[in-house]
Order: sequence, then C-alpha cells, then structure tokens
Amino acid sequence: MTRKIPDSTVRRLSHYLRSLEGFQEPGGTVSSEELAARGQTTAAQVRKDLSHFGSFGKRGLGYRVDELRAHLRSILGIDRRWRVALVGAGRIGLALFEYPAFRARGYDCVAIFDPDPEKVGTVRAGLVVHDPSGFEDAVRDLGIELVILAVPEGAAQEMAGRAVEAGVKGILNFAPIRLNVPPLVPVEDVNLVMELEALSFAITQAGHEE
Amino acid sequence: MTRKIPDSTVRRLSHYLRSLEGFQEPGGTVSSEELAARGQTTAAQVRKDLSHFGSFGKRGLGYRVDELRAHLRSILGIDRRWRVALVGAGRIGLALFEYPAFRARGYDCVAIFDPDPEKVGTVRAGLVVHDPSGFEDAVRDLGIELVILAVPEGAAQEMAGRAVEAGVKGILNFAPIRLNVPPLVPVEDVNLVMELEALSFAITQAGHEE
DNA sequence: CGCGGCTTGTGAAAAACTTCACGAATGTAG
DNA sequence: CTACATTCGTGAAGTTTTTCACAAGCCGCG
Ligand SMILES: NC(=O)c1ccc[n+]([C@@H]2O[C@H](COP(=O)([O-])OP(=O)(O)OC[C@H]3O[C@@H](n4cnc5c(N)ncnc54)[C@H](O)[C@@H]3O)[C@@H](O)[C@H]2O)c1
Ligand SMILES: NC(=O)c1ccc[n+]([C@@H]2O[C@H](COP(=O)([O-])OP(=O)(O)OC[C@H]3O[C@@H](n4cnc5c(N)ncnc54)[C@H](O)[C@@H]3O)[C@@H](O)[C@H]2O)c1
Repeated sequence: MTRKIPDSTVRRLSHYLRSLEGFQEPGGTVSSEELAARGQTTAAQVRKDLSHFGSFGKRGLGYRVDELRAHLRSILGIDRRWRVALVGAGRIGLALFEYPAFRARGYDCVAIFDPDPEKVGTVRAGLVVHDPSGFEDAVRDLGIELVILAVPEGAAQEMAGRAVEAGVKGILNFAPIRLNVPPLVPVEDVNLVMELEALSFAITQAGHEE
Repeated sequence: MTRKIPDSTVRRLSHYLRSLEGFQEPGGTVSSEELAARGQTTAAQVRKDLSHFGSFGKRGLGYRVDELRAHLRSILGIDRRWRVALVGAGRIGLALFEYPAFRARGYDCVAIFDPDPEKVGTVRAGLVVHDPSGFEDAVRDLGIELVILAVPEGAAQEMAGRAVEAGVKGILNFAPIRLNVPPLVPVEDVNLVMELEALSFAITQAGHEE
C-alpha cells in the first residue's frame, strides 16, 4: 500500500495529528478543508497525504476525528510506547527529557548516560545518571529503542556507533555533524544554528528581491 | 540574480559552510565533489545550489575555501552580527542562550524576557531577566532583530504579535503552534516532537515495506 | 604555445511533489 | 424515492527540485 512517502508528507501528518488533539468534540467530524486551514496547506494536499495510507474519510461528510486520530497515530508509529535513552545529560538533552509532552506522546524516558563525574549518580529528570560504560547492557536490559544524542561534537560519532551496535533502532541527533551509521538506522538531525541561518537568509533575501 | 530559492538549498548552504569551517588549510581549494561527500548530496547539487548566487569556483580547480566561506556567509546573511532576544527563560530557551556556538556564528544574545517573579531580576546566560512589560522598549533601544520564542503554547501567539508589532524581523519559534504573523516576517518552527515522530515513522515503515 | 587532465556552470531531461478537477459516495430534505 | 448539496479519493496536469551530461575555462607541462 505504501511505497516511498515524501518527507514533507510525514511532517504534515504529524501536524494533522496535533490539530486533531486540540479539537472540540472527539465524536465529531472534520473535513480536509478544515484540517488544511489549521496547517498552512491545502485540502487536496491533506487528502493526497492520507490517501497514501488508505481511505479514512466518508464522502460528503469528512473524517471522524477520533478515527482519523487513531489512524494517524498508527501511521506515525506512536500507537505504542517507545523506550528512549538520553546520551549526554547537558543543557539541551535535559531540556528535552524534562519536557512532559514527550511522555504524553508515547515516548518513555528510561535512562540517562553521561561520563561527567559530577553528574554520574545524581538524579536528573527523575532518573539516575549512569556512566556510558554501562550503555550496551542497558540497551539490552531496558529494551531501549531510541537514543537522544546530545553530546559534544567530538563524542557524537562514537556514541552513535555504539548505539547502533547495541541494537538501537533510531537516533535523534543534536550534534552538528553528519553521523555515519548504516542506512537501516534512521537518524533525524536537529540543527538549531541552521534554523537561525535560514531565518537570517530569509530576512536578508527579502531586501534583495526586486 | 536570485529568484525563489528552494528551502532545501538554504539548508544545504548552511551545511556547506559548516563543512568548510572544519577544513585543513584555509588557503586551499575544494571541489564540488569533496563538498558533496561531506554533505549527503551530489556534486551537481552543490554546483546548482551555488549557481543561484553567482560563480564562485575556478574550472579545473574547484572553490577557494576562504573565498567560498565568505560568499556563503554573505548569502546566508551572517557576514554581520544579529541582535537576538530570548522570550521565555525556560529550559529550552536557556539551553540555546547558553550555547556558545551561537555567538560564534554571528548571533548576539542581548536580552531575556520572562514574567516569572522568581526569574525576573536574576542573571541567566550572563543577562538580567526582565519582565516582558518592557519588551517593546527594549526592541527599540537595543535594536533587537531576532526573537527566540520559547514560551508555553498559550503565550506564544501573543508574544509573537508583540514582537512583530515592535519591529522584530524574524522569529525562531519553539512552541508547537502555527504562529499567525504577517508574511513579511519569517518564522522558523522547531518542533522536536515532530522529529521524534518522523523517527518512529521511519522505523515502523521499514518493517512494512516488502 | 598547444595539449591533456580536471572541474565548473548550466541548459535539458528526469524525478518528485503539489495542485487541479471531476466521478463516486454519502447524508439530508422534501 | 428523488433531487441536492457535500466532500472524499484519485488520475492527470502542472510546478518544483534534482540529476544528467557536456561545452567552456583553467592549470601545468613539455
Ligand atoms: N545547547 C544548545 O542550544 C545546542 C544547540 C545546537 C546544538 N547543540 C549541540 O548539542 C550537543 C549538546 O549540547 P549541550 O549544549 O547540551 O552541551 P553540554 O555541554 O551542556 O552537554 C553535553 C553533555 O554530554 C556529556 N558527554 C560528553 N561525552 C559523552 C559521552 N561519550 N557519552 C555521554 N555523554 C557525554 C558531557 O558530560 C555533558 O554533560 C552538542 O553537540 C551541541 O553542539 C546544542
Ligand atoms: N523543553 C523542550 O524540550 C521542548 C521541546 C519541544 C517544544 N518545547 C516548547 O518550547 C516552549 C518552552 O518550553 P520549555 O520546556 O522551555 O518550558 P518552560 O516552562 O521551561 O519555560 C517557559 C518559560 O516561559 C515563561 N513565560 C511564560 N509566559 C511568558 C511570556 N508571556 N513572555 C515571556 N516568557 C514567558 C515562563 O515563565 C517559563 O520560564 C513550549 O512552548 C514548549 O512546548 C519545549
């Protein structure tokens, strides 16, 4: 049923899901038009996006809110819980792990690793910080599937390699480098400097256009 | 010379720039092939991206590293310094403002706003936290051009509106909502939950493909 | 100075993605 | 039961972005 789904489609699906959450009556229905209005896109785009995965609507009526929500959660793979480890208990990593919305969205924070002697043994975000030497064992014992990698640039590739080797299924990477991992293991990069640069580009560009 | 530059091109330019930073001899040259290798793209793509803005290379030789770096910085609008304010001195906002790479990249943190009485008056990231009531004056007096918006969902639209009204030129938004601002003011959204969902989608999908 | 090995810059072709437009369902009202 | 007003699902058309392929330019060397 599904072949190659555009990246942009996945992003929009995530948006649709969020739009549905903050919705009036869960028993109600929503049209592609309404959904598009909340997402900076078009009704046709909404329908096309969804059509990659099946037919979830009723003609003349729209989509049942609760039903579509369940389908989206299933499509995005969050109709289950994911076990997540934080590697690097620094500023950005802890900000994430202390953010309540993650748990609410299906991601369970189950372990934190950091070699800093001042952090090992202390409690952060409700978890004891462990030295990375025990990382591989923990992946196995705790069934860790996702890693949030928030370590300094120099340590990122090494820890990514160890994560993959240990059987981790995906990595959310904050280090500003391109990780070298097998193509079967998806990596999402978050590069905040790049976002700022996109902003200054857009501002600067606006002045240059005629 | 420039018309409509694809978003993906801007992201790649940012990448090229970073690749050039960590480069051996600044006097040396680099080919589109080498640049592509570090960026998960192709040589043709590199040349096409750059060709939107001019001809920076020498045939048979490649690009002078220092020269290309200067061009990229100019294209991205970071051949100058930007004055940035943080709105919302929470976990994610402070993680950013305490991150040294921003200053190094041309962004100066000049003010922090937060209404929390326990935070107002204290020093964070080297700056005194101010109540948002003084926001508009500060934008004018300090020449603030960019805002990092890291406030709770409910306050995001209001503060975005105030920022635009006060003359801010761009917003980096962490709140998981679509801000309603005039089209002339660029907004970059950072949505970390969406990144995680893209990850679980990719993992789940891998299982479904035949 | 002319030749040969490289590498850029760029139209043209291909691929990917978005928008259009309309037939087919579905519910409602009379 | 029929007419009607909706809204989906989807092939086809249109647009954007990427890839291809090659002439043109540059360097070094004999
Ligand atoms: N803070 C930001 O706003 C920001 C923005 C963009 C990118 N980043 C990137 O995110 C990463 C983390 O940034 P940060 O600001 O949180 O840094 P930080 O210095 O606050 O935290 C990094 C943590 O990683 C730990 N660490 C070092 N080696 C490790 C290892 N092998 N295994 C586990 N932990 C290890 C350190 O002890 C430290 O606690 C960096 O790569 C940085 O470039 C951060
Ligand atoms: N922490 C994360 O990892 C994370 C991840 C994704 C998204 N976000 C989003 O980022 C935003 C901030 O998250 P956080 O975790 O830093 O929250 P936080 O609660 O730690 O910080 C929010 C801060 O904003 C301040 N604030 C409230 N109203 C304000 C106003 N009108 N003007 C200025 N400041 C105001 C609060 O006093 C608080 O200090 C939220 O919208 C959140 O959804 C955070």
